[in-house]
Amino acid sequence: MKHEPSRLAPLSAASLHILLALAGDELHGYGIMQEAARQSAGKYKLGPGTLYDNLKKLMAAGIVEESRRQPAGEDPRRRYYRLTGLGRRVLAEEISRLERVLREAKAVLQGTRTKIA
Amino acid sequence: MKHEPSRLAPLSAASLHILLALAGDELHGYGIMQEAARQSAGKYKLGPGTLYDNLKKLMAAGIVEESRRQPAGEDPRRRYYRLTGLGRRVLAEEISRLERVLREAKAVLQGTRTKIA
DNA sequence: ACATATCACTCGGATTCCGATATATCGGAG
DNA sequence: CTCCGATATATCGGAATCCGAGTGATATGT
Repeated sequence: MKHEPSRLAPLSAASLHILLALAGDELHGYGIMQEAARQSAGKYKLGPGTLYDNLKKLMAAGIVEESRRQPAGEDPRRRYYRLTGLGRRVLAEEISRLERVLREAKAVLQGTRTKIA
Repeated sequence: MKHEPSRLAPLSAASLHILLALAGDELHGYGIMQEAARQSAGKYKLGPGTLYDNLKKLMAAGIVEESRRQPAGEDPRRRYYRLTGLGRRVLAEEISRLERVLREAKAVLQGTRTKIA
C-alpha cells in the first residue's frame, strides 16, 4: 500500500505554485518565491510565511525533499529543495483534476444545459 | 474601496466550486453541496461549515446574493442563492487565471521531459 | 556611506477549513 | 400512523492555513 496522492487534494494555491516552481529544476527558497511570481506573471506572490509553512508540510508528506547540492560560485547560504517521485505524481494528478474542473466550468458557462426538458 | 475582482483571487477550492455550482442556475444550500459533488464526480465534497462560511464571505463581497424565489410545490425551507454580475466576472477571471496556470504547468512538465541529460 | 537586493527563517494574529452538532420537515416503507 | 433516512437550515469551535512583519546576515551597486 502506497501513499495515496489524492489524500492531499485539492492542493492550495500556495502548494501548487511551489510544486510548479520546483517542477523544472531544484531551487532554493528565495528562488521559489521569484519563480512563482515569474510563472504567474506577478499575479501570485508567496511570502516567506506561506512558503515555509507549505515547504514543511510538503516535506512531511514526502512530496518535496532537500538536496545537498552546493555548486561552486553560488551563494553558500542557499538551501535547495526538489520534488520527489511522489511529488511529481501528486502534481500530475492535481493538474488533471484542474483540467476536469475547467472542462466542467466551460460547459456550464457556455450554456451547455444538462437540463433535460 | 472598490470591488476589484482580483482582490479575491486566487479563489479557494470551496469558493470556486460554489460559484461553479451557481453558474448554471440559482440553487439552495443543500443543492450547492450536491451539485459541487456531482460536478467533481464525487472528488470534492463541501461540508456545511465550509459552505456557509464561504457563502457569507461571497455575499459580503457582492459575488453571491439571495433570491426571493419560491416556486410552488417546492420545499418551503429552501433559500436560494445566485451569482451577481460581479460574481460572473470574478468566476470568469478565475477560470482564465487557472488556464494560464495550466498552460505554464504543461510547458514546465514538457520541458523536464525533453531535458538533455 | 547608504540603499537595495539576496538569502535564511520565525512569529503571531487573522482567516479559513470542516466535521460534529442542533433543529426541523419531507416522503416513503412497513 | 409511525418510524426513519434524506432533505434542509445553520452554528460552533478546534485545527489548519495564510501571510505580512520582523530578524539577521552578506553582497552589490551608487
